[in-house]
Amino acid sequence: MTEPAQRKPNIRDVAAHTGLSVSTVSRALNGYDDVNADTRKKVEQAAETLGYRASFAAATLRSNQTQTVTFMVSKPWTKFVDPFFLGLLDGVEMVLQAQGYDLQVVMAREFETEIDIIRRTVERNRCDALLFGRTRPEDERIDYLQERGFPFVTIGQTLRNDHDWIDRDHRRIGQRATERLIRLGHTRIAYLSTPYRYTYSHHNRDGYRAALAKAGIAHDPALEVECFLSRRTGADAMTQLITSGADPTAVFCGNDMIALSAIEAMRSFGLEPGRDISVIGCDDMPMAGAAQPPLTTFSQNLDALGMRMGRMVLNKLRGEGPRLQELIDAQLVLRESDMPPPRAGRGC
Amino acid sequence: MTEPAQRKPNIRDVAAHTGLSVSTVSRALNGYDDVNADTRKKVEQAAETLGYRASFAAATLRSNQTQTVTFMVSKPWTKFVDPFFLGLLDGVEMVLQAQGYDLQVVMAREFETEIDIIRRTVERNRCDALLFGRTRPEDERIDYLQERGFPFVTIGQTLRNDHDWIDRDHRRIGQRATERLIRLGHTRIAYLSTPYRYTYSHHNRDGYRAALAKAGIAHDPALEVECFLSRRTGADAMTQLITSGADPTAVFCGNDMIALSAIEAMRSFGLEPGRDISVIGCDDMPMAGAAQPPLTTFSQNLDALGMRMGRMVLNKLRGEGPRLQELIDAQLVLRESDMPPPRAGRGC
DNA sequence: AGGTCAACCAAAAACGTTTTTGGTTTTCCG
DNA sequence: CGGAAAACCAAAAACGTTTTTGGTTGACCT
Repeated sequence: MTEPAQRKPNIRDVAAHTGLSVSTVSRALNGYDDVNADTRKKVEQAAETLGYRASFAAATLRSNQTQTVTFMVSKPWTKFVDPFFLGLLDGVEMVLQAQGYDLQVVMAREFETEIDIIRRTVERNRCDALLFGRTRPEDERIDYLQERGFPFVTIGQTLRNDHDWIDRDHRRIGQRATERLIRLGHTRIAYLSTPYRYTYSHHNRDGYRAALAKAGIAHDPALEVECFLSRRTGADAMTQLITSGADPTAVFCGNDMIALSAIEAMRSFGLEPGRDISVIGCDDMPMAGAAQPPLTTFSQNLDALGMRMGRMVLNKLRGEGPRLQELIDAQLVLRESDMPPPRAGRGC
Repeated sequence: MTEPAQRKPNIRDVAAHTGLSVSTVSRALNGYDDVNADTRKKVEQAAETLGYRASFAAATLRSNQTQTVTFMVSKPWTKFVDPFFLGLLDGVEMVLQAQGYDLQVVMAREFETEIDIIRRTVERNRCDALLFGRTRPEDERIDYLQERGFPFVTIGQTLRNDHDWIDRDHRRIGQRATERLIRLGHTRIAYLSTPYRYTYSHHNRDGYRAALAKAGIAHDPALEVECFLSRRTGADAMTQLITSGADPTAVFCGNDMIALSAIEAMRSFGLEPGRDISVIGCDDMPMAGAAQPPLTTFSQNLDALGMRMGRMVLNKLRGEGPRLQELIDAQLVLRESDMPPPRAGRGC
């Protein structure tokens, strides 16, 4: 039962099998145009019957190309299942694979290791381009990649902003949410922000403040609370808001997780979310529509967003195109968590 | 401003920089024991200052090892954000990276391409082992991998079952859910199953039937409905159950998504989930606890599960250990969606 | 018929490691 | 002091591609 080696076939085997040279086989397989159509077909046939597949390592070593782009997800995402990111991946993958690129995902478990992972990935040449989100105003990942001239596209902006990115128009989101609440008659509108270490939190806030200013409503710092990425964070912030006497009648939350968590806190104080305090979220996670009350929030066509991102990175890969920066508008989906403020002081 | 090449340093550079030979540098960096401690330190120092990092492609080509394991996720997962899978990844990654292995994730967008992706990944030698879930009773992926002798661990079993797997004890889950409903006084208990193309759906059902049999309750085929992985599927199944007159007072759902969707359908018929029809789900997704009513369901320590899976694959990687198969028990988390059946015919 | 060009292909170099082979030095023991 | 073993290291082969270089053939034009 000593098997006859069962060696994996290499390019020499298919060369021998076809009677052609190794170089011709390579060119035939890689779609070069200086190879006879019949020859090419013969080669493909042989590769098929032999079960030949080019070694990724060898091809990469020689050509210095991996035909792979890497999407790095950060710990908060992996921990709290952000549908935003998974939907995106789907779209990106669709576009990339149509052009023969592989998409692979790696995870940065700790905040501090994000840069290390990028370093390793880039320096060991494991992909041709990088994708990642959760950008910060000053982002060492971007500094590093730009210095090395390594292709990348981010989801989200930075302070320098001299790179390729795609982003939701968070300023507009913050503004629209706030404007809607104002139109409903609210004046004590709180903002439960996502962590300020991320750029988009600032954009949300800018929009929030701009809407207040435009309506002539004085800005009350006590109504702005920063949340973090724990499960309870929205509840904590809401509790602080309620017990401190900031007395909001409405709250715009940087994401649905915060909103849902805040809603729990309201209930624990005997307040009815929607009726006593209006809530608007952001992201439209699957659970948003099923929540009680169904959450008014901002939705996004994630497939489309991902596909745009995929096209951007492909563009980057085909040599230095112009800088691409896309701001994507979100869609406000109205449900039942926002309404005019309660008439009297909230007797309840 | 013609930069001086800025070539990426290779192993020869660090050899030159240290005055050692290339082979010694390699052995020093790879932790061989026949190299002087001082020499090793000198080499590491040099590598650090030069910014040297071994080329992944070259190392793989020569050693035939990637130090990478690939987790393949299938489309349903990518589409409906299954927290089960993300939690798992976290644990797996933790264990692997401690041993110097990288974890990478690839996505199979279409059901039919799963096997193609595996083929390509294996034949191009892009990883040392594979991880995937959603096993089917007859699973061509497993046939293929076993034939090639390629290391892998699955989440879920198959009919042959002669491979390494880790699995939740779905038979027990089905049985416990049903037994609980029986104890509460239900006799018309429905089972909304996950797709039967997956092995675990059968296990759930077996447990469900076993509990019925043990309690002497006749099995009514009209109470078993198969669901699929669309957003509405639980609602459709529930609708069918209600309108067909199967008349269940309780329902065990293969996962929380189905349960939540079924709950929506109950409401649309004027039935109050929990009170009129008890519901038990499975998975304990984040939204399960926030649902109305909060969903009774089965939970799992995903980190632990992932870590066990990681250890299994590491074991596999260190040569042919014994076959490892682990059945993990779930935890029933009681909330408010299950209670005794309504007294009279459901007047409502 | 001579020359040019295109089409096609072969040979060999190169990519950057790891591993094998074997050689030199040092240590240790009798 | 002789010899064996251990420790350390250098040289070179090998991994499987892609790319470069250059050569041969045949068609086509003048």
